[in-house]
Formats: sequence, structure tokens, C-alpha cells
Amino acid sequence: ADPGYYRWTQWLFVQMFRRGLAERREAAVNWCPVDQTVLANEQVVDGACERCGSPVELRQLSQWFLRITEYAQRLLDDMSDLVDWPERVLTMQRNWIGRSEGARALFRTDDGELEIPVFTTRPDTLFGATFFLLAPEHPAVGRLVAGRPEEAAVREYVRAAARASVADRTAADRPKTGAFTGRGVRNPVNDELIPVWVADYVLMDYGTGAIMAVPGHDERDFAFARAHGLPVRRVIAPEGAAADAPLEEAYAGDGRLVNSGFLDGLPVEEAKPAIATWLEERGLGEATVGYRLRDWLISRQRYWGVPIPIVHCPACGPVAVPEDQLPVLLPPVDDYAPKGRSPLAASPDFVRATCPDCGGPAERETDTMDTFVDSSWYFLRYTAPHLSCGPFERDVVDYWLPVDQYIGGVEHAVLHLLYARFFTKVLNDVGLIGFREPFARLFTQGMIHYLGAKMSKSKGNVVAPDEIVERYGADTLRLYILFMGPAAEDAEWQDQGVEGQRRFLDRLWRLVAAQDGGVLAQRPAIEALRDDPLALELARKAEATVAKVTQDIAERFSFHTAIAAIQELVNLATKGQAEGTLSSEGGRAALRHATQTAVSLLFPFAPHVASELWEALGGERLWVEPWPQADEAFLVQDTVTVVVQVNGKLRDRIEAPAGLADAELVAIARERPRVAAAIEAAGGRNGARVVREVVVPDRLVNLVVA
RNA sequence: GCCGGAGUGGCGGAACGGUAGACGCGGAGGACUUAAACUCCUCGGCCCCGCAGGGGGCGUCCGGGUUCGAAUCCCGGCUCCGGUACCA
Repeated sequence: ADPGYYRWTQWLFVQMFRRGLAERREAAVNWCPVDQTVLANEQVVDGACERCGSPVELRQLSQWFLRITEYAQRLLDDMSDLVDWPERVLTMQRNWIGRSEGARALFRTDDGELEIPVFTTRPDTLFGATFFLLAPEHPAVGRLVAGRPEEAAVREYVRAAARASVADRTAADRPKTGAFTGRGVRNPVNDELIPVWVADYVLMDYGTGAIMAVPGHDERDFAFARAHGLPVRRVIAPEGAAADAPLEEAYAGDGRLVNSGFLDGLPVEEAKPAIATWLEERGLGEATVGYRLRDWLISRQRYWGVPIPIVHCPACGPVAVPEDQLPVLLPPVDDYAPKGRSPLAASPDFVRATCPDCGGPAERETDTMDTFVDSSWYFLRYTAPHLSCGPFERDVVDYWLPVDQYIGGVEHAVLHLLYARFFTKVLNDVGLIGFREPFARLFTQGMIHYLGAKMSKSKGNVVAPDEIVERYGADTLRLYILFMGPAAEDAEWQDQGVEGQRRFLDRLWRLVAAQDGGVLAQRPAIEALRDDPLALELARKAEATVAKVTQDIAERFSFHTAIAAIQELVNLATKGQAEGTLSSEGGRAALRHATQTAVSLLFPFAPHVASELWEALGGERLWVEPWPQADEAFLVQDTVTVVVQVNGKLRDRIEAPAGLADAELVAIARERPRVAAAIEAAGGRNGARVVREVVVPDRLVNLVVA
């Protein structure tokens, strides 16, 4: 609600308005009766309001839309640049955009006065159309039935459909109802006259709001035909079936065209382009693509939002507020509560305006924008948060963006993440930015479940962080949350798991406390540790842990395995300390350095405890210390454990100097009694012998007996 | 229905073609303690052989396949989770 920010949201809206990408139009829109406002399609989940869960209704209203559908294809195409996005999110967006290839075909009314287009993905079945359906909201319905005996019944059917909730309208299993208009349309392909019905399973906002019904090859049309005694005609016959074989259900499978005039004999996949070409040559239709995506309805009848910067002039229509008059500020009002029209309309001073174009009296738009509009570009404003001459500066924004790594919940998949992509493309088209995608990489973290449900305020199963912090400390909580499992996956909260992380911090604390204060130790030289195997092992472990934790954090987002690795290091140090085996000078140095390393690696996960321990070890400000670097010399093992397999089964392990030649390893392996016995057992009495030796240097020998 | 993801101990999970079960939770046994808590030690996939040290077989949802070698790759199926769905 900061005018310094929403000024530029309005400015961007004006840019879209000028390009025809923001428009006000009447449509059947989603209405939440509790929040008393309209909603975008993306904000209706299972027929209910995303915010309050109330069943959503359809209302015929004039509202502001952003024309995201103009970008449907580009939103799909540019997904190829989103290589680091989770497949799940890309799939959700793909489904939401819902591209399908098909054709448009024009049907002319019986009186020759109206042409009504349909969209179909099965133009090959055009000869099978035996009736024609209009959505209840279709603008042609009124004209078709005016003055006819069917008029009253049809109007009543349309009214009933308007009253139904969105959930009811779109339930797949409800009976196929409809009302006959008494009128007919002519099939463009054969001039056949077929009856026109109004049916509520036809949706006004997909395709053209009208369909050709092919009961022989569409399940829904078949059900409608059965319910209303309409004819069913076969136009596709599977391999080996007769052209006139009766249909007991809709056949949606493959086959060849029958009863279809010039298309007869063609396979389905050839008939589709053939009929599209035929229609196009005669001006009766063409191949086209349909999308499920709807335009983004952004007007809201709420107070808290960005005022839409438009003035309605009786003479000029909707006119954008000139850029130098922005921002249009939210007016003070007495009552913020939703009541079906915008609370802004209660302020006469706000509503009264003059037309920026003609200077005549006019009225200000009183709706505010969906909050998702603000969040569609905030990441660009971060590059110039106080800039007063524009939303951002091109060279700066091009330097910083796209965002290298975005993190969020999967619930944004077809909301924020789709809208932000759309905005970015528009701004790129306008020339304000030089890139087409806002977020190069996306990481979606999982949700926490507890007591069998997602942990959420509305479910009442939230574990209050304050209580955990009170009992175990904030670092324990951080550590546990990150340790629960892969960050990208959902995880189950376990109360006792928290205690485990507290125990770990306590153990590390005691490890540090048992050492002298003093000063930070240098990494001991590898030569100084040769005489103390445990000291050398600990020093190696410390360096290996640095390498693993660094990789887990930076490359894998795998925090739980990073923490596990630190725990392994601490466990080994604790063990050495407890056994008193690290009492040599080198041993003490190794222990000291390993402890410091563990503390330093723990810092990102448990910053308070790590900082405190760092001081106890003689350090100062851990947060300005460089991230540890692994010393490669310690990562090279001089002895290795080599696994010996016979026919792929583990039979023995040998400790061997690193870097032995394959032949030497095989020779050592074959001398081992257990290996020899296994070879003999595998060979049995038929004198089989080793026919192949597979060696992975320093790791494995597999002797194949046949 | 369509699309995506996932199935590994009692539980969360590890292992990104090479020792399955790291790390942690829970469990059992032991040490310390007057007792307990804390802490420490030991055990810990299943089955079989052995008094024991130890040894063998089976095992990553099921069935096939590729490979010297498969939790991992391929084919078929089952189950669960998520998205979407009267979208023509």
C-alpha cells in the first residue's frame, strides 16, 4: 500500500492499457459471495474461493482483464529456457495453459442470418455432427429463440444455469441437461440441418462457447444424445469393424473414416488436416489452436489494493490517467468492509474527475487491482527501490536480472510464477527490460505435515515456533527443520526429532568446552600426523566434511545431508577425545582443528551457537571468516578399502595401498581364502574358472566365474 | 481419464551403475547414580547354521530385461501423493 511503489504498478498498468493488454469487458466472472469480490480463474480452487473456501458463483459483470492469453504460446515456448525449474511446476503450467490443436468451423443458422463458429479438436468427425450446442451465456441464444414457442423454456434454462455455482456447473458426473431452441444450423461440410440446443456443459469461455456435437465419438455428446433422444452416427471405424456397426458407447479410438463423403477411408490423423484444408479453401473454417488459459481478471472490489488508474468519460470511454498525475492515491473512507462494490466508490471526491482527453466531467474507476499484480514485478524494483523517475533502470535491471535462484512454495505454480513470467514478457516487448524470463532457477520447498495434515493455521495443527525456541533454542529449531529431509519434499514433523538436534548441539558444546581456551589452531601438517592413525583419520574427515558440506549446500540444496556430515565429524572427534587417543601433540592439533572446522561449517545452520563456540575456541567474528576450503592433500587416501566380488556378490574386503595396478589387485584378491573358496564354489565340479576380471581402481574387484 | 512425482529397516531418510540402510528418532542391553535425569558404551533389515569367534542365504513395491555388477538404467504392472478435468 506504499504509494511510492504502487505508483509504478499503475504506471505499468497504463503501459499495458496503451498496448491493448489491459481492457475492460463484460463476461461471466467468478464471484465470491463472502469476500464480496470477483476472482481470477487461478484463485478458484475446486470451485471455491482460494482465500475463504466459499463456493464461487458466476456473475455477468464488466471487469478489467490483463490479456495473458495473448502470451499463451510464448509462455509455453519459453519453458525451454527454464531448465532448472522443477518438472512438476512446468507440468502444472503446461496443464493450466492447456494447448490443444484443432480447427474452427462455421455453422450457418437455418434462416441464413447468423454464422456461429465452433472449435473442435476432432475436425475429422465433422460428418458425425448430429446436433449443435450453445453455452447458456452464448450471445446468439436470445436472437435464436426470440418470439418462438420455445423461448420461455430456453430462458428459464439459461436463468437456472446462471444461478448454479461454479462447482455445480463443472462437475463432470452430473446429468446432461439441455433445452431445445426450435432452431437449426447447417453443417458446413454437407449442408445438413441439425438441431440447436442450449446445454450447460458447454462453457462460454472455452473455444467459442458453441460446439458441434458428435455423439458417436465423444462421451459427453453421447450421453446428451441418449438423454434427449438425438441420433448417433458412426464416422470412425476401428480396424476390421463394419462402417455401420452400431455404437453402444462413444468410440474415441483410432481408425478410418466412414460415412464421411470425400474423407472415407482416410485414417484419423490424415483426415484432420484434410478437412481443415477443405474448410479453409471454402472460407468455412481453418486449422487453429485452442488454449485453456483465460485472461487474468484483475479488478477487485476491495479497498486495500492499487487503484486502477482509469477515468471513465461518457464521451471518450475509459481513459488512462496521464503518467505525470500518478499515483492515483487510495482515498480515505469510513468503511473498508466489502459490500459488493468497491469501498472506494463511497468517496465522492475520489470518484469525481475530469476526462484527461476532452476535459469533460467523468468518473474515476473505483476497483483496485488484484494483489498478484503488485507481486508480478517487485523483484525488478529491488534493483532501484527509491527511484522516482521510473519503475527501474534498464541497464541496472538488465545487470541484476533474471533472478539467479528463486525459492518458493509449489502453491505459486499457476499464480505468481505464471503472472510474473507474463509481466516479464510484456516488459520485454515494451522495451523496458532485456530478458524474457524472470527466474532462471526455481527451487520449490516442500510443506510440513503434522498429525496427518499440512501444517497450517486453518487446520489448527501448527507447532508454534516460539514454544520450540523457548524450550530448545532457535538454532535447534533451525537445525531440525533443515535436517527433517530433502528440502524439496514434504516432511512430517516429529516432536522427538527436535530433541535429537539439541543433543547434537550439546555434544558439540561439550567437545569445545573440554578444550583449552587459547587461540585458533592452524591446520596441522599431514606429515605431523603420520604416527597417530586416529589423528590422521580425523584430519582427513575434517577436510572431506568441508568438501561435502560445501557441495551439498551450493550444488544440491541438500541441507539434511550437510548437517549429517557435520554430525559424523563431531561424532568422530568426540570419540577420539573420549578415548584419550588424541593426546599426542599432533592429535591435539587435529582435534582442535576438526572442532573448529565443524563449528565453522555449522554456522549457516546454527549461527548463534556456532558464533558462541567460535569465540570459545579463541576466534572472534565467525560471520566475517572465509568459508573453509578443503585441503586436497588430506583428501588423497594412502590406503583404500577394496571390495572383492565373485560374480557380483560381495566376498571380501582388502586394505591396500592406493594406486595399485589392476593386475596386482586381482592377484591379492585371488589369494584371499574366502575369495578362493567362493571361486571354487561358483565353479562347482565342472571345473569352471575365472573368465573375466573387472577392476575399478582403488574401489572394487569383480571376478567372473563361468 | 490425462499429466507429473514417489515407493528403501519400527519411523524420517542415506547411497546420483560399484560395500544397501550414512545421519537422526524410537527400541533393547549395559556403565555411572542411593535412585532417577543427563551422559557414555554395546546391539539393532529378515531367515538359517554355530557354544562362540564367525559363516551362509534372502532383501530397496511386484514381474521381466540390460549389465561383470541395478535401489539406481529399460519394458510391463500395482500402490500412494500432487496437478488438471463436461476444456469440445
